[in-house]
Amino acid sequence: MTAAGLRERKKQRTRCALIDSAFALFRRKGFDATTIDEIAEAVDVSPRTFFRYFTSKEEVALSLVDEQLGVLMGLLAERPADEPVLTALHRAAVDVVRACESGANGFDAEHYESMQELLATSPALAAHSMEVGSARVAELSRLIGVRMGVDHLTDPRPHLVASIGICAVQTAVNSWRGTDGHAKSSELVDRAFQLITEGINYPSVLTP
Amino acid sequence: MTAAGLRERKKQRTRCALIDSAFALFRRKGFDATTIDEIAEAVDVSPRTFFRYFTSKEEVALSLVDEQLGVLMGLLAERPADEPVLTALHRAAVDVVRACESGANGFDAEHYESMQELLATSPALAAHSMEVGSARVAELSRLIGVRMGVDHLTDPRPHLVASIGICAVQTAVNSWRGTDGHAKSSELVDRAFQLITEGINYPSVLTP
DNA sequence: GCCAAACTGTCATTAGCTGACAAGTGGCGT
DNA sequence: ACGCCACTTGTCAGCTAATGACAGTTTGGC
Repeated sequence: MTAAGLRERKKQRTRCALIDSAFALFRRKGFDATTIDEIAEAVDVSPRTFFRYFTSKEEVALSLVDEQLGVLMGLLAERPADEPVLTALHRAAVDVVRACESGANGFDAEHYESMQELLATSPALAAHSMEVGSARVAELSRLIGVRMGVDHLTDPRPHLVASIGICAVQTAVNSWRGTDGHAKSSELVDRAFQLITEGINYPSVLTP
Repeated sequence: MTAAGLRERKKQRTRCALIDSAFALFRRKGFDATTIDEIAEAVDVSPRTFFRYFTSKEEVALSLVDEQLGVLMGLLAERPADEPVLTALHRAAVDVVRACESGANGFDAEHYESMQELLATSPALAAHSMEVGSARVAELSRLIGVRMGVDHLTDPRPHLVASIGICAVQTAVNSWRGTDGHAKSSELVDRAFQLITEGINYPSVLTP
């Protein structure tokens, strides 16, 4: 792609290096036990520089989540307009997770796996992932609002659909934890969405 | 109720005092701008003591959320067993919020109002409220699993229902922010649950 | 080659948080 | 009343996260 500028490339390299060494350390020692100093030292930059790339330790770990949500919204926008909202969201979400698993779309499968583990073990991190999520939910509900043909600021439904979608993913992550990590998360996400859709079409699935 | 022990009462008093002064300061200066030292000083205890009552600054602010979830589960358990799960959750949630608004059940209406504001203004705090939430969701889905007659560990549906319920509340909080604070939150919660239930019975509400 | 902009390192500082130890206070048996 | 034990608290010391200020270096454009 773009080669523009040595400076720019160098920046990208340090950024990637920081992410890489951060994930390596998180994986080895856990999130809390890893310090910024260690991450910085592994890349041979000052701790101060770390904060010029990421605003917090959480942000490195969750850079992937943010990326995922970005891609998700891109895929959602490309879905045929006549598709029901939930179906579109369903397909887009599954596609993103599949991309992560296979390492497509510039995703790193190893990082994704590490992140699954991190989110399962560190509740503090999971909390921050919600923060990243809610920052994007506004954007997501705008998109959904457009698709539903209603204003996402006055009508609560787009927000509801958006957060229900996120619920599905959360539930999938939760089930994943229950399987001790040996289950394809894309299938779990698929299943969670199926349950919601079925629940909506056949209330008996969720209401009894 | 219990008067048991001077020591115990003293502890309760400092705990309450800490919460009170924390909320007062948060309201006046905002969450981030308030320091632990200030909170402690206002109650005339050492900052170290603060951390013997709360593990973090967020925990004071969210002690109310935790309490709410506790009460919610109590109310849910008291609901007639033949009521559909979502309906039971719906009613219990609305009851809790109403109790907060009116100051019943030992809730403090002013604190509740302050918290609404805090959650709306500080995304960091909202994120941590998710952490408190997810810590309780496990408990909540166990309860729901019992009610649905399935095992909450192998069947993903209880977790799904629980998190959908929380989505409703979140959506309500979100709408509340849109009304500049002059709307009864219990009504918004009621409306959000209605939408979900209607969506389930009449899919066209949520799927188009 | 030179200048301005961008990037980085060093230093200092604040806040959140934790462990260790000593001192004070309440509970309770004698 | 007395004293012992357990619990609570304050002090101190220290670590990590995070931010601002300043100075030095590198890069890109001219």
